[in-house]
Amino acid sequence: MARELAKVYDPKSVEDRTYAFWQEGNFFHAEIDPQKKPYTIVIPPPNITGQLHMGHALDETLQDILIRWRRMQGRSALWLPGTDHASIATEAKIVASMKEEGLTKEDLGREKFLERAWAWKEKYGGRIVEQLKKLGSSCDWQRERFTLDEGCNKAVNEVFCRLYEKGLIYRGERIINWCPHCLTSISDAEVEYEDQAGHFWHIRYPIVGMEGQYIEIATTRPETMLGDTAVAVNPEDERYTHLVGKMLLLPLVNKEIPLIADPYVEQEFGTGCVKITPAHDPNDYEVGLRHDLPILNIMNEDGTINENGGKYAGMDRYAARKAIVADLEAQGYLVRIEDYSHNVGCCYRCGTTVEPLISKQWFVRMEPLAKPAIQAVKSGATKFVPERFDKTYFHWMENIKDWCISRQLWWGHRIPAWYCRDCGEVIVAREVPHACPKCGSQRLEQDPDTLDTWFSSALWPFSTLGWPDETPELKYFYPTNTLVTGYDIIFFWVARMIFSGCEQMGRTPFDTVLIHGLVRDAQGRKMSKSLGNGIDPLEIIDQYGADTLRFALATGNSPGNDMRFSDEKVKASRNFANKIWNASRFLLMNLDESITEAKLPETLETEDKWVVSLYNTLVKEVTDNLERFELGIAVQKLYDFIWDILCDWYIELCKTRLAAGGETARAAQQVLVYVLGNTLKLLHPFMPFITEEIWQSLPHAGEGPSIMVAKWPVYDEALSFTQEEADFQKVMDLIKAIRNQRAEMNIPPAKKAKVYIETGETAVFRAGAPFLERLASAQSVEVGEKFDLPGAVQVITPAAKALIPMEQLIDKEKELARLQKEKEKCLSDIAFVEKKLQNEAFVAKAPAQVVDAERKKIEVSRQHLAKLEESIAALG
RNA sequence: GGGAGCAUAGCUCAGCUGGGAGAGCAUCUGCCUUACAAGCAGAGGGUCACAGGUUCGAGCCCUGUUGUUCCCACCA
Repeated sequence: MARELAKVYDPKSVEDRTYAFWQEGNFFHAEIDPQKKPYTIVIPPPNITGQLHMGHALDETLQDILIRWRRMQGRSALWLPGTDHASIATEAKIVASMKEEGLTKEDLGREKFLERAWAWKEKYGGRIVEQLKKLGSSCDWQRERFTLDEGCNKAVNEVFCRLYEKGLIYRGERIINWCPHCLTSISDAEVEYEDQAGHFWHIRYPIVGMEGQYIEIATTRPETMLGDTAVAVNPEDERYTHLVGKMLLLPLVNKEIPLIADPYVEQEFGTGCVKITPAHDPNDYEVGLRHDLPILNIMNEDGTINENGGKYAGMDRYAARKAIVADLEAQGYLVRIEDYSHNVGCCYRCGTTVEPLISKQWFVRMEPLAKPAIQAVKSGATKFVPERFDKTYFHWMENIKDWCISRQLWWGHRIPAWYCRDCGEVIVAREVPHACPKCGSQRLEQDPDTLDTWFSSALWPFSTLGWPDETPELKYFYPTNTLVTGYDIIFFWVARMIFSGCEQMGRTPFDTVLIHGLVRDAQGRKMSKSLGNGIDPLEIIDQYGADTLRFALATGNSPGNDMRFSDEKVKASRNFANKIWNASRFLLMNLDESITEAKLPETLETEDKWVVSLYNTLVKEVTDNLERFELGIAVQKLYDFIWDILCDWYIELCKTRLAAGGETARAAQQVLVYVLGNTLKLLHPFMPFITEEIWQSLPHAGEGPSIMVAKWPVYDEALSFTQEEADFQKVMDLIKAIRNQRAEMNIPPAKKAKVYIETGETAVFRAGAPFLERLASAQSVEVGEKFDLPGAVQVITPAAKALIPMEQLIDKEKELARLQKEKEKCLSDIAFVEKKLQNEAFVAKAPAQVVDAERKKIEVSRQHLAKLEESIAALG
């Protein structure tokens, strides 16, 4: 039964114990229960390389709030956890760790490398999972998955084969984005554009057979001229039409290339002449196809110039650029250099400038897949919250290009394709083939590449439930309900899950996508390692507790918007936790042991009706806002109710009754148990640990073993008392009466002291008489000296030097000016409302209550005015 | 070039379907009072970016302007 709470809430002693209690109770596990409605969230799987950062903390907090709430509502609420193998990121980490030993991937070989990778995963992959638990995440750990586990691999192979069989996956030579650092192709979505200051080099290409005549081109990447196979002008451009068809001499290379006409060239831009390098620019590639130009690759995979680059072969692309510019200048081909700022594509993983390259890769044909995925959102089967993100989604989906899915990496799902060494046949199969179906050869070789890590993430909502097998889980929990994620991965992940779900399952994978923003620092900057402004959520948990962190993240959070995270916010949250703790302590200190359940007394006093009514409204507000995914508003309502209504007013009112004893005291206790207990339930999804800890100490007979599985309160019409029954004004008068009593107790005024600090700032210590007497008698304060104050200890900082009394601080004139100003405001208010009431249209058309309210306001203002005038007279 | 967000108190932000603006922090005043000084009681502080429009009434709806942030596309 009820036990006393510790004097101070100590999250450290509570959290781990409580989490263990929940796990032992198996409360996180979602059963397949036909009697219950399922509610499913799949976690955005964090990378195994990752450490929990604020972005995760926000994401997980929002999901846990939703899942805990739905669970309490009686749904079979599954939050399915897991991690992502993160092919590029993980492979890069392992390569880096090998580098320290002087090893390369090739030294080790594929098999040994993968052994290492798995060992690494075993060692570090669980780290982030443990960190998730620290947050209080109520994931169903029995169903934890990994994107590279056996089941997911089966799903990946199945999808690959199905898409291939439908002609939606093909292999071909295309221009793709190549990262010379990661040494792999990457998809369009993985390229980030960045404005960089660069140059525009104007170069002359001599016209063959026209001595002394040139075509002037301009380029930002002069080294690519080694791969030029034409120069293009616009067919309408009268400056050049007569020259189209002539041959030009490519400087340095001394090769003849044609001058062609193509509408892609814009006359107004640059010189109106474009060098065409089909192997190293996507647009040039298109031009090359139209004009049947040769494709000359001049670059190696590591970004150095290859053998086609003549004397520049072997040089890094930037070294070659320098050398080429120098040579052009020396030979008189360089006309001028312009400063030019342009967008450069960079690898989203390592930031290296990507090179467009011609390469043979696997692609997913997107257009047929995009159509149903667009329809899924158009029809409302999947809704974005907030809605505006569907525009972003449509725009991307409607302009989507084929998805390059092969990666030249080892860590990942290996492409289930084999090549026959004898006849060249391509075999795509679910199982390892033994012989070539065409020629019977057994000399088969599997494609060395792996799949884009997002290929497996795209299947996450159903691969984790057992697909392609028809498991009971899949039947019961799919489609999932809510996906919670940041707007930064709508393209990478959300869009791909939607089209994968539509294609493979015939149903969109979730009905709602709740989008949240980024967590920024107090100045609004992105948290990043390089800036060093990241706040570690684990440190916050360690210092203040997970509830504080969760509350800070939920408060003020609105869907789709970025939020700032600051120390002040954390402190405000911590104070709130403390407030709840102390209110509960107060109740327990005054609680009759015979009260064992949270039940309202038979008869309610006016103030009881008042607080119960407001509590009842709170139930509705919190529930409604959760349903609308306005978690920030829901939590704000809870904060306001607990602090302002329950603590500041209702508990204050109870003090008199509790002192009086008897029936009225007992009734107050029952109301407090009922309202506090149920409010804790409403708060539980947001602050799970402290609510559990307190709830366990409160009477809660018949409500189950944990607040986690207690019933979510519902709005009760019977608790909605009328204005008269729960007279607000009367309650306020009661509070005032209590305060007036205190004023008559004649407490002596406290003294004030001002402490000067060396920096020139001043700090005023405000406290009751005992502390200040102590200070006043001291000539100076010892550095580090501690002053014991009831309930707290204050330390004089090293900077504090001397004290002066502050009696003379009250400024009569200042006060008078303030009163005058207030009086003026009051007068203008009265004038304003009077004018309004003279407006016939207003009186006639506005609702009667509004007009009445205006009349009352005038009365109140007049009373206030009278008081002000009194005060002014007294001072002056 | 296309799209979206934001602009409200000194700071950070709420403000749901239009009824004369709220919170936290900061500032000022008083205070150890049956939980909580990590607190209590109060106070000051806002032409709700600007200009029009709709309406009896606009922070909210419409049009335009300015500033700012982000996303997408990309002209070599």
